[in-house]
Amino acid sequence: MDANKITIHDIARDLEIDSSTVSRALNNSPRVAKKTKDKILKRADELGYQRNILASNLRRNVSNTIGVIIPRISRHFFSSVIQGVEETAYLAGYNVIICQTLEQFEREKNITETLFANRVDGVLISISMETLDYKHLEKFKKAGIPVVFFDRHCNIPENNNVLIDDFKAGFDAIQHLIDKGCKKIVHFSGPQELEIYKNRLEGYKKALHNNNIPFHSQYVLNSKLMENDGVENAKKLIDTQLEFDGIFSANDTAAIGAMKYLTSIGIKIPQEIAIVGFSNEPISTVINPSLTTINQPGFEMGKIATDLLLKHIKKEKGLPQSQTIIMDSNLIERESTKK
Amino acid sequence: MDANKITIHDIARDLEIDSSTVSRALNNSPRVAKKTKDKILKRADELGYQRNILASNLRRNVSNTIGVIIPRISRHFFSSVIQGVEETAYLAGYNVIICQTLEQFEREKNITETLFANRVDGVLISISMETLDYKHLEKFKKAGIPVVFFDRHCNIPENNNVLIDDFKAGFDAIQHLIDKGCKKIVHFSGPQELEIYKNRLEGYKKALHNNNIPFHSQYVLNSKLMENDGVENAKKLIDTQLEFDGIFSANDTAAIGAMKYLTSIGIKIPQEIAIVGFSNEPISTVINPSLTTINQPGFEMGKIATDLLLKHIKKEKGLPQSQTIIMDSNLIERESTKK
DNA sequence: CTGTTAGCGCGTTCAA
DNA sequence: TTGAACGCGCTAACAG
Repeated sequence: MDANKITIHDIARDLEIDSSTVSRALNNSPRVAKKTKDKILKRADELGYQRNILASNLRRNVSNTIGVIIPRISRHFFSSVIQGVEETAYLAGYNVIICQTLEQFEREKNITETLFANRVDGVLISISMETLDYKHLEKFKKAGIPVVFFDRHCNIPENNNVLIDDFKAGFDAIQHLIDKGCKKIVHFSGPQELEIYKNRLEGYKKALHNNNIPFHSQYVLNSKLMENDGVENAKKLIDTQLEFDGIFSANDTAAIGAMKYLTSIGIKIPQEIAIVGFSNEPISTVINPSLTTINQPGFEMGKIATDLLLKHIKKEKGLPQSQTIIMDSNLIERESTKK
Repeated sequence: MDANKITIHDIARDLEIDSSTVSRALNNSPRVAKKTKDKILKRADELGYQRNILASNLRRNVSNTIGVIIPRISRHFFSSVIQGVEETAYLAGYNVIICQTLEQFEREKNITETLFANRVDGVLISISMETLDYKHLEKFKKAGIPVVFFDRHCNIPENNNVLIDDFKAGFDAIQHLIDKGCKKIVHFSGPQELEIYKNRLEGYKKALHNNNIPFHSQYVLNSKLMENDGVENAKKLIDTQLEFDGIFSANDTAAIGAMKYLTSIGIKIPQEIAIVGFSNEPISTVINPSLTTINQPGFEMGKIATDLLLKHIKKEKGLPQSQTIIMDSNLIERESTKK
C-alpha cells in the first residue's frame, strides 16, 4: 500500500503543467488538447502511474462497489450466481462485497448496515429464510441506492426482481412425473414464507388438478432446506408408511439428504424424482440415474441481475422504475431415464 | 450514496468544538476527556452519523480490503474457503474482493493488476493450474503487501503458506485402501506442475513401497481436474483393460466424472475408492457407499489463512517473516463401508 | 486534554 | 484549452 507514490501532481510537475490538466487527460476529457493529452498519457505510462481509486471514489462520492447478500455461498446455486455477478461487475470496473446471512434475519440486518456504511453503489439480494419484514432495506431506497432481488424475492410491489417462473417450474416437474406414470407424488417443499416455495407448491397443485389427481396435504412435507431436513422428511415418509411413486423436491439440498437416508436404510428410491431449483450439477447424474432436474441457471441469473443493477446505478435513460425479469428454467431429463 | 450528509464537522459545529476532537472521540482515542467523548458519541448517535470509510481509508492510506484469488468459486472447496475468509475478515472489519482465475494464467496476471490498483492491504491466493512463474506476485512483496498462499502454493522459499500435508494425505489414503485389501490401486492425479498433486503422488508411491507393492506408471492417470477429465480417464481405464481393485483420486471433481461414466456404462465401480482433497460433502455418501474421503477443511483453512494475513497486515510483533502452517486433513470412512 | 493547521489524491468549479 | 484554487471527509502533527 505504500508503493506507487506517483500522483497526478508528480506527472504534472514533470511536464510543467497543472495537475488539473493531467486529471482531465487521464479522464479522457474533451476539454484538453489532443497533443497535451497524448503527452500526458505517454508520460503517465512511463512513470507507471496508477490512479488512486480510493481518492477518486471519495471525490466523486461513489464506492464503485456493489453488495451481494446471499444465504450461504457454499450452496452451489449461490456460488454460481456469484460467479456471474463477479464477472459482470469486473468487466464494468466494479468491486463486489459478498455477505452471507446464513439464513439469519439478525445477520441480514447487520449486513445491510455494513454495506450501507461501506457506501455501496447498489445491492443484490436473495433474502434469508427468516426474513419477513423489509424495513432494513428501506434505507437503501431512501438513499437512492438501487436494490435488485434475485431468486428469493419478497412479495412487494415496486421491486426489481430476477427470477425463474417458480409456478411453471413446479407445474412442469409434476406434469413430467405424471407423464411418466406417477400418481402419488410426494412434495418436499420449503419455507412457505418464501414466495418461491409457495409458487412451486402452487404449480404442484395445479398440475395435479389438471390431471384430475386429488391433492392430499399429507403428501407435502415442508423443510428448512438443510440436508438434515431432507433426512427427517424421508424418515417421516417411512414412518407414516405413506404410499408414493414419485418425489418432487423444491430444493436440492434437502433432496440429497432424503436420498442419502433412503439409500442408507436400503430402501429403493421411488422410480421418479424431480427437483426444482436444482443447481448442483456435479451430483445429479451420479446419485440417481432416474432423476429429472429443473435447473436454475445461477450463473446467468447473476449476470442478468448485475446488469440490471448496474443500469440502475448508472441511471440509464428509459429504464423502468421497477421490473421483474423471468428467466427460463430448463427441465433436464437424464440419459438413463429417457424413454 | 447521497444520504447521510452528516460529517464530523456537522457534529463539531453542533457541539461548538473542533472536528479533530470529534474524530478522536469517534476513534476512541485516549486523548479526549471521558465527558466530552460521551457527549460526542451521544450526539453522533442522535444525528445518525456514519463515518465515511472511503475518506478515512484515503487519509490513513489503507483500503481495508483483502484480495482473494482462487481458480473458481463454484468448486465446493473454494467456496468453503471463501466462507471462512469472509467470516474472519468481516469480524476484523475488512472487506474482501474475490477474483477467479478460471485456471488461466493470463487472468491471474490481470487480477493481480486489479487488486494492486484497488490498493488491497493483503492477498490470499491459490494459484491457477497454468501458473508456472510468479513474477506477477512480486510487486506485492515490493510494495510491502503481504501474500498468503493456501492449498495450491508455489514452491518458493520465504512464502507464507496454509496447507494440508498432501504427502501424508496421499500416503494415508493408500495405506487405508491397502488395509482393506486393495493391491492394484489406480491413481487419478492432477497437474504435476502443482506441488500438491506432486506430493499426493509421492505419498501414493511411498505407501506402495512400504507395503512391497511395485509401482507401475500406467496406474497413474493425470488430468486437468475437470469432470470431463475424469470421464476420459475412466474410459482409458476401460479401454486399456487395466486390472484394478481400488481408485485413489487426488481430486474430487474428476473422481465424480469417472464414477458417472463407470456407472453409466454399467460397470461396477471397484470396491474401494479414496479421494484426497475432497470437499463436496453433500455428494459423498450418496454417490458411493464404499467411499473414503480425506477431507480438506476449506472453511477452517480460509479462517486460518485470513488470520495469518491480517497479522501480517497489522505487522504484528514477533511474527516470522514467513511460515508454513500445516493443517490436519481428516480421513473419513463412510458408515456403510466400515468393517 | 483540545484546537490549529495541513494534507491524503483526486475532480471540479471559476477565470483567464 | 489551460491554470488556480478549493474541497470530498477524515486523520495526524504540532502546539498550547
